[in-house]
Amino acid sequence: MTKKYITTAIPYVNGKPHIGHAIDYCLADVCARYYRACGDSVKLQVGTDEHGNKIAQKAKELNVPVQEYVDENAANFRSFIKKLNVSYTDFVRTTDKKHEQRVKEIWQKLSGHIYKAEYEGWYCVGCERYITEKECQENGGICPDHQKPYEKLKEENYYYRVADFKEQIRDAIEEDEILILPDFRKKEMMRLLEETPDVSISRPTSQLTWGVPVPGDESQVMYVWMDALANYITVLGYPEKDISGWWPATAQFVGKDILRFHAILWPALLLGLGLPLPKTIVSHGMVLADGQKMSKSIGNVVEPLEVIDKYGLEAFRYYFLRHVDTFADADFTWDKYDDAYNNELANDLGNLVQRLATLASKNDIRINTGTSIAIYSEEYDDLMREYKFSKAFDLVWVKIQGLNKRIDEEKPWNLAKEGEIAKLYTCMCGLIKDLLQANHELAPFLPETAEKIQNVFAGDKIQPPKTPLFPKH
RNA sequence: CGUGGGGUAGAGCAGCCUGGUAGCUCGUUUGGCUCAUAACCAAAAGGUCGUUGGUUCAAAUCCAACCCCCACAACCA
Repeated sequence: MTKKYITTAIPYVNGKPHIGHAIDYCLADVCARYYRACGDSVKLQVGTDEHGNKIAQKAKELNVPVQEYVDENAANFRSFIKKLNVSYTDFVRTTDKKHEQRVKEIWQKLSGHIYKAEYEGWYCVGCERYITEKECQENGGICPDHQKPYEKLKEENYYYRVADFKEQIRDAIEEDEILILPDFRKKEMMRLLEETPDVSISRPTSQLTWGVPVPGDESQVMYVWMDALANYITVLGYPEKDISGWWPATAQFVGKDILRFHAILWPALLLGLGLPLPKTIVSHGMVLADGQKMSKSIGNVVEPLEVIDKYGLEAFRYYFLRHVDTFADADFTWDKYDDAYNNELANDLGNLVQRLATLASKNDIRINTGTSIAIYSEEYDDLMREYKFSKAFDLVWVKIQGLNKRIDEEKPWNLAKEGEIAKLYTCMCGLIKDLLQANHELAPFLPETAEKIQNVFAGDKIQPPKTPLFPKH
């Protein structure tokens, strides 16, 4: 039995869960379920990122204490994750006292690579943030949101000297010691590594207070990445516990927009701590709404809960795990979602279960379920281990569609009419066993459906489900 | 000259690395079947593979230039 540690990106809880979070969770969950089915012991981390100005501001607007605000949002995310049927084992919050304590210790361990420096740049009082030189020029030195001129401000920050580890990280990525998927993202990271500016990891308390204080300097608070990235190991109990049983992570799932922090800064932090590097970082794409990026200003945001409500969770997982390519961006439209549900879940799979179960029931066919052990096809295993989940899912579907074709070719109803009992039995058992085989491969993606199918055919007497698996709408 | 991805039938995509009669799913049309959720199976129609030029007996596939779309560019997956 091998141990596998799988992680998800922890969302910033200043808003509602969206489709992107769901993708991250679902991919990690498929991975976890797959490895568990292979007999591995799996830890799956999820969590929430709860510090920072935006959250503090939001709480202020709502006139509630910050802690109360983040408690509520963290709970919100937790119930979302549960709704997605994500088989997580650990939930970490960056406001956990233990996490905060551990991050401080981590900071101290890294002190040899941390230095203090002055930052100078254009600052907008209204936005309460620094903007780039380029943005300043484009706006003619005046903030378009606040109609105020930018001010030149200076502040002191702590920086992490990423450059100390540049060579090591480059080699690790190059040699796939950290396997970055997909390959074109690896290339992108290699390019990006050529310029590795040191990363600002703190803010003065004059600007930010809702965060973990920097040990030994009350005037500074840790900035997002140090705090957030550390969650992957603080949740395991680092530094006071020996985490070598679980760390390095088998796979870390992240959105492509935060890949750079996971592929460069995060390894730099780990190397600074003398910890091994994660084995794989899987960067998934974004979900577009009708070809456009979802955004609040365009108003085309698709609410995941709304999608789940339409046909249930299994349909949601189906669409986003199969029709959204694991690595590339993909599109969501309600029309496509309806088509996928009706043509594929209802017609292909639901109907297949219905017709096979009815045939078995009418002819009193039973099957010895002991013969249906979860053995994955080599092709499926390969795809799953390369994290090509949507491709693996396609493969499962080819099997399901193939079964519909075989039923038509073998015509078991004719065998029944002609009284060919032995042939009928062989035929039906073959079909059912192959369905259960495909069902095992389906299980990491659609766990509830797979269980239902197993129950339909595994009982003493095979009966079609009282209500179809995926009723048509 | 920021970085990366993409432009192939009405739609969504595969093929490109390792050149050799252009493939899949949905949709459309027609036929078949009846175990099944009017589901299933089969067949047909539909493409000058972004543009131009080059290499080659042969290019969607290799090379060059150009056009167009998208994402990322120190915190909104």
